[in-house]
Amino acid sequence: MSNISHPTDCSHRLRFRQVDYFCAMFSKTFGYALRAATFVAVHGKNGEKIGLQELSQSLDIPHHFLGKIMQDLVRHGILDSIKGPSGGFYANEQTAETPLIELLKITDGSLVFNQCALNIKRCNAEHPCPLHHDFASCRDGMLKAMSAKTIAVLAAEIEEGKSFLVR
Amino acid sequence: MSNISHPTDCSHRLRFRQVDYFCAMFSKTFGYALRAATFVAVHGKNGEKIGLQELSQSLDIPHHFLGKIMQDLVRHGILDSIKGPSGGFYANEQTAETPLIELLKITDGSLVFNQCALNIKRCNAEHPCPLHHDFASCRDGMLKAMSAKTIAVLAAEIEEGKSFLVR
DNA sequence: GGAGAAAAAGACTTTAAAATCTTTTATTAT
DNA sequence: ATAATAAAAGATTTTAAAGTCTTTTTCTCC
Ligand code: FES
Ligand code: FES
Repeated sequence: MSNISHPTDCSHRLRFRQVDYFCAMFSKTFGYALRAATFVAVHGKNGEKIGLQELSQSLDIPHHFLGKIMQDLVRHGILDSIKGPSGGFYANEQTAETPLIELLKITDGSLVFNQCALNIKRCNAEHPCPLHHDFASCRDGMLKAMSAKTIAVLAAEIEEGKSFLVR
Repeated sequence: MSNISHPTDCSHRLRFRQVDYFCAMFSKTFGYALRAATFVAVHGKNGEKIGLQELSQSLDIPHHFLGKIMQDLVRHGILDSIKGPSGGFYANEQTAETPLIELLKITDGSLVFNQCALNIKRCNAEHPCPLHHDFASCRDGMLKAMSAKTIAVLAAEIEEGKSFLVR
C-alpha cells in the first residue's frame, strides 16, 4: 500500500534528523548528568573520590563536556568536589536523595514537562492538539517516575545488576 | 530541602536548552507536517486546493520551511500538489488513510522509537538503562497511538472541535 | 615554596535543525 | 505568446546543542 522508505537521493532535499538524535525526549546533557551522578553514587561511597578521567572513560562521555556538567551539579549541591591531586567528585548527603526530576530541571530547565508534542504554543488540556491525550499520559507517566525515583534508587538497581549505565 | 532554581548568573556557564525546545520528543518538522497535512485533509476535501500562503498563515508556520516539508509529503504521495495560479496542495486517496507513524518516519526517520532515553548505545530490554522500563512503556504507548491513528481520525476530531491545530 | 595533579573556567569549533532568501519550473488566464 | 501565479528547488543564514581546546585556580606532596 504505502511505501515508507526514503527515496535514495536526498541530497537536494530537506535533511532529516540524524540517527543518534532521534526521539530525544531529553538532552544528551541530561543523560550524561544522570549517568555520571549515579556512577559517583555507586562507586564513590564513604567519601571516595572519582576523577573526571575515570568518569568520562568509564561512561564514554567527552571529558571536558562532562567537566562542565559536573561543575553544574556541584554548584547545585548534588555532588561535592575537591581540586588538586587526589581530588575528584564524591557523594554528599544530598546526592542519594536527589530525585531525577531535579537533575532534569538542572540540565533541561523547569518547563520540560509542559511542552506540546506538536509545538503548539502551550500544551493545554482545554485546547488540546491532536496528540495531547496520548502524549500527556505518556509524559505524566515519565514525570511521575522521575519524581518518585532518586539517584539512590538507580544506584541500587545498578548494584543489583538490574540496569546499566553504559553501552 | 533542595533548591531547584537556577542561580541567576549563568552567563559564564553551560547554556541550557532554550524554552521552546524543551522536551522535544519529535522534531518541529514533524509537528508542522502533521498539522499541515491534517489542515489539508479538513479544508481540502473534494480536490479543493490549499495554497502555501494560506497554510503557513493559518498554522503560523514559516512559509518556505513549510514549502520544503510539503514537497516532501507530495514526493512520498501523502498529498498531491499542482503549480501555477489556482495551484496548491490537495488530498488524494492516500491522505486520509495515512497513519501518523508514517508521517513521523518521513520527517524524523525510521528509528524514532528505538532510541534510549539516556542515549546509551542501543535501547535494549535485556541490557536496560535505569530509565528503560518507564520510558519504553511511555514510548510504546505513543507508538501504538500513532500506528492506529490516521490523518482521517485527526481530521474528524478537528471538525468536531475536539482538538486544534493552532495556538 | 616549587612541581605536579585535578577541577574550574572560558574561548572556540562543529553539527544539525530551523529559518530565510533567491531562482527556476509549471500552470493558468489574457 | 505573454504575464502572473504558485509550487519546486536551491543556496544561504541563524540558532542551539554538543564537543574540543586552552588557561587558570586550587590542592597535595616533596
Ligand atoms: S497540546 Fe499538544 S501535547 Fe498538549
Ligand atoms: S535502554 Fe535506555 S530507554 Fe531503553
